[in-house]
Amino acid sequence: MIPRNTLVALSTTQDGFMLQGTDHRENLLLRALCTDTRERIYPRLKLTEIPPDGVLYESGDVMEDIFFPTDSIISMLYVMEDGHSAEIAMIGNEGVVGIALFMGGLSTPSRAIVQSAGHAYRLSRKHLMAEFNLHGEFHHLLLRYTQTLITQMAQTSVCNRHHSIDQQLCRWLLLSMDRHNGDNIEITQELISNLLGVRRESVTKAANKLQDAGVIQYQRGHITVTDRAELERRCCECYAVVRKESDRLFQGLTDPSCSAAAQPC
Amino acid sequence: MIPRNTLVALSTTQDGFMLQGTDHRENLLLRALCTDTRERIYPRLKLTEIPPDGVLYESGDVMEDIFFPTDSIISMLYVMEDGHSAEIAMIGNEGVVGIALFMGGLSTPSRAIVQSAGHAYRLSRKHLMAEFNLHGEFHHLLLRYTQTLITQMAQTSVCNRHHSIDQQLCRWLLLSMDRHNGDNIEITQELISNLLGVRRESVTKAANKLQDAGVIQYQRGHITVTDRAELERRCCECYAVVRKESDRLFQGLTDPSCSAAAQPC
DNA sequence: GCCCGTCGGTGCGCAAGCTAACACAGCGGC
DNA sequence: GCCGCTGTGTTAGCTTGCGCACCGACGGGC
Repeated sequence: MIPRNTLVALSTTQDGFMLQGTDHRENLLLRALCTDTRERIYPRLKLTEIPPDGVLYESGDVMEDIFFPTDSIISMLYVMEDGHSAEIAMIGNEGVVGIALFMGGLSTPSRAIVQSAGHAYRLSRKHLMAEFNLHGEFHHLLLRYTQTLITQMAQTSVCNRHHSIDQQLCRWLLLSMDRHNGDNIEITQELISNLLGVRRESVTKAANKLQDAGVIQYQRGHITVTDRAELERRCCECYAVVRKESDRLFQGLTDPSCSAAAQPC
Repeated sequence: MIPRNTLVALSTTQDGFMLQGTDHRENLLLRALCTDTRERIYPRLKLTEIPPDGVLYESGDVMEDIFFPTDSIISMLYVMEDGHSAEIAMIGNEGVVGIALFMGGLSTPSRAIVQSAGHAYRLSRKHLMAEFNLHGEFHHLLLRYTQTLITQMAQTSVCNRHHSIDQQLCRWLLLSMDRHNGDNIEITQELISNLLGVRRESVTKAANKLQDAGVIQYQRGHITVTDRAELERRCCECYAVVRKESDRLFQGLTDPSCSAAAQPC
């Protein structure tokens, strides 16, 4: 059950400055841009701190900025009238939060919450649309990512329908690990239960099985994956489908130096 | 359980000809276009018969055409390795089948099957992209619709997680009715069960309840909704969320004569 | 060093939905 | 008018996951 929440004031730590080199400070979509696009966009990005338990967008909000996570992870969450909730999609440094902006709707019925604190590059609607409407590689890249996101959402739906909580937890951990560096995840079982849309006790039970099997270790909000291979083995096919689509996106981007572009640059 | 299926050869009945006036032969997205766009696109549309039990795209297929249903209804379906399945989205004359084409992925992991036979306008990838890349109202319209579709998918996911089969059947019937003319739906409980991803017997049970309550009547593949208001009352909130997003799209389109366009025409 | 809030563990009863097996009824074809 | 196929109805037993209630245990703040 999700309580009423507070919109967190996000603090912008640095303007127009892109940390380079350190992997956990990079967003893969931004990295895929080629030089001239990059030179236009980077000065407009604001590196923003994403605090724990924050909310980027509330359901129905007209969005003013789009976020490119670096070392943070955002969950799109739908909260029902009775307080029950379910995660729609998970977005880390492979993606972007706020697709409704360039898709033209400006808002969505879901909420964007912080699953894992960190940082994100923020781009205002104005600057986003200016670049998007050039219909170059940025445009192409965002649409292509959106399709990847659609696949993730569809697969989550299927998983909700057919798979056990044990399997879903494995899928969730794998998705989350892909978006983290290292094998450590800082999250409570309570939050996981809200994201999976199940009881907290069910998560406890599933997590216990994994711990007993030596797949993970956890302690008061810290999870360490110790046997990723086994995690994949216990998982349903849903993770692989999503992963494959995501890989397909980024493979397409790295082929020559700049094949992301609909039009070469 | 979904059997291996056959790709149906779709017969094109008429080329470059758009039936006008008769509502059930119209696609709402196409209708929303303004004159000059219309004049470019209409000659390239091929009115195609959509046969019962057909398959428009198989999972992973590279799509060659995009479909604008008129009086047909298409279901996007994910079929798991073990044969179980779940509907991802339902598309009628309010939408378009094959968004992966303009989103840049060219294929999806899901299958597009015929839920209700009828007709659709077909547009080849080449012609689609030619118009899409003009970045005018067609471009805007397709992206805006895609967001509506995303909402539907997200809500299906939530519904899968939290709502009873009784409620889901109501949601499904309402979505289907919105895409039909009149209150008659031609579909077997078997197919509904594949779409909802539940047992056929569960659909029988839920349908019986509705029939006993005087909400629907059905007989060997024919369903008639006799009390839509009651159907809405029994439904979960999911239908309303999806409907609202869809209405929001079309309200935005009908405001002046041509506000669909990102750039006026 | 205590307190209290947060986080995790456990047990019980219950309902929904699944597997499996089978019965029957409408309807078209011959 | 019979046959067989397709579509629907019914039953029995089982599993998963839910609601609820409560306990325990860690850990930071004072």
